[in-house]
Amino acid sequence: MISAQVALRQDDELPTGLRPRKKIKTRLAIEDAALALFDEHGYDETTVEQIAELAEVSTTTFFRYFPSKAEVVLSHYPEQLPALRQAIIDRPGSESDLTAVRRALQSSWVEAIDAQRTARKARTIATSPLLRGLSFERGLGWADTLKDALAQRRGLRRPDEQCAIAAMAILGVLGAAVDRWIGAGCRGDLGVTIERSFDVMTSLCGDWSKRRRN
Amino acid sequence: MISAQVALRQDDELPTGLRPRKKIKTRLAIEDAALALFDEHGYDETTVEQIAELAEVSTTTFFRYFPSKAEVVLSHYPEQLPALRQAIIDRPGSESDLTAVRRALQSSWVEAIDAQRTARKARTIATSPLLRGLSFERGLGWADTLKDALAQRRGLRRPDEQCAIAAMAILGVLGAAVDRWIGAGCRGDLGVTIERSFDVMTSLCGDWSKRRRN
DNA sequence: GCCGAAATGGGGGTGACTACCATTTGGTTC
DNA sequence: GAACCAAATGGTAGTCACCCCCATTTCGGC
Repeated sequence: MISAQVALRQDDELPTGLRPRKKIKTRLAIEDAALALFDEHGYDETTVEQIAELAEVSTTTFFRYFPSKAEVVLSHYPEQLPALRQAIIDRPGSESDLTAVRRALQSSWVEAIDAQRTARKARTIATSPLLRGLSFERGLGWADTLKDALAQRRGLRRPDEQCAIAAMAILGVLGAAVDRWIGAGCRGDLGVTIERSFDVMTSLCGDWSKRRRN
Repeated sequence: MISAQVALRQDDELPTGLRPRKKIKTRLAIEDAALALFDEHGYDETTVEQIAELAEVSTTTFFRYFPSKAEVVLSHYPEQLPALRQAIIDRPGSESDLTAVRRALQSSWVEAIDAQRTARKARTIATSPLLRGLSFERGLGWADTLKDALAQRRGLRRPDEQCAIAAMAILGVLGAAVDRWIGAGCRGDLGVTIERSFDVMTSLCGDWSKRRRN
């Protein structure tokens, strides 16, 4: 089990000024330096000082760009949650929760993934319990979003128990898919893996929905 | 969303010697001191030094009992995972995964919970992203156990994709239940809340199992 | 070229956690 | 009860993540 953390591509429109461009360059320099060192020596064994040195900045500056060492691995600047949320709400009410989330994911999220960077980060995350934990904690934000989106789709004012459970279960399915993809070295199409995962869940539901006596 | 961390009762058969009894007392003193301070001042604002002082030990000793400050909140000495695992495997093959886990939980786990302590810890965990993350990470250990148990129940040598997805989904359902219980102040019977959660999931499955066109 | 704002670096400080060593204390053996 | 061993404890010093403040450089508009 790894985590559901994923890095997005940043098709940055180069800003006009010199200064903001330099900032982006610095940020990337720090991130690259850090990921390289994490890969080579491990996360815990790498100090911020080493990262800063390799990136040719001071440790002070490092912390100006990233609030913590962990954040280098966990942060993915563009926040895509709002878009996903809207995509879910926009799915027709005739679809089940499972289907709606599935389609919303396909349309608004999967295509934006930077497999390269995700793979490097995933490798690092997998080595540290702390990172695994924080990464997963970030996923909990998704649970809330999911829950709210499902509620809104159903026209509820506030999410009820069913929405909460559905959200957690779906997140589990999604997490399993991403874990699988990451476990396979981020090769192949994540979209396909997710589709498969949802398929499996759908068939499992056929089984689970039967109430049995014993 | 909080987490699925739960504290077990420790009906310790008092050991014979003076030393081991003293150790248990010390450990509890540290834990009580820590939880009290966390409640009063918050987790981040409480230093190990303060905890140690209140518990009347040195910080050195503190770290001899708990590998980290976080562990005071997260550790629950008796490891009940193996028992749960066996209980799942022992459920008759005629039951669905969902039912099997549900029954296994009821029979082997729920009754052992110390609601008092769980509530205090849960309150603390909820306030800190770090703790939430670590707590959730701990839950991932459950996912693995669950996955393996499901696989074994089906007579598989190694867990397949379906087991992994089922495990994550079920864990989600369980997590939602525990969250709900904790959210309600750990009042009432956790067993009942879990039952309800599984009921909801069962009915959701009826919906999700229909493949729809759009 | 000038000036305000942003970006950087350095120093000093706190807190979690570790390694090492010296001291005390509970349990055992005679 | 004295001697002895092992476990438990406390203290010191050190590392590292991270924060706060201040001085300096650098960029961009004028």
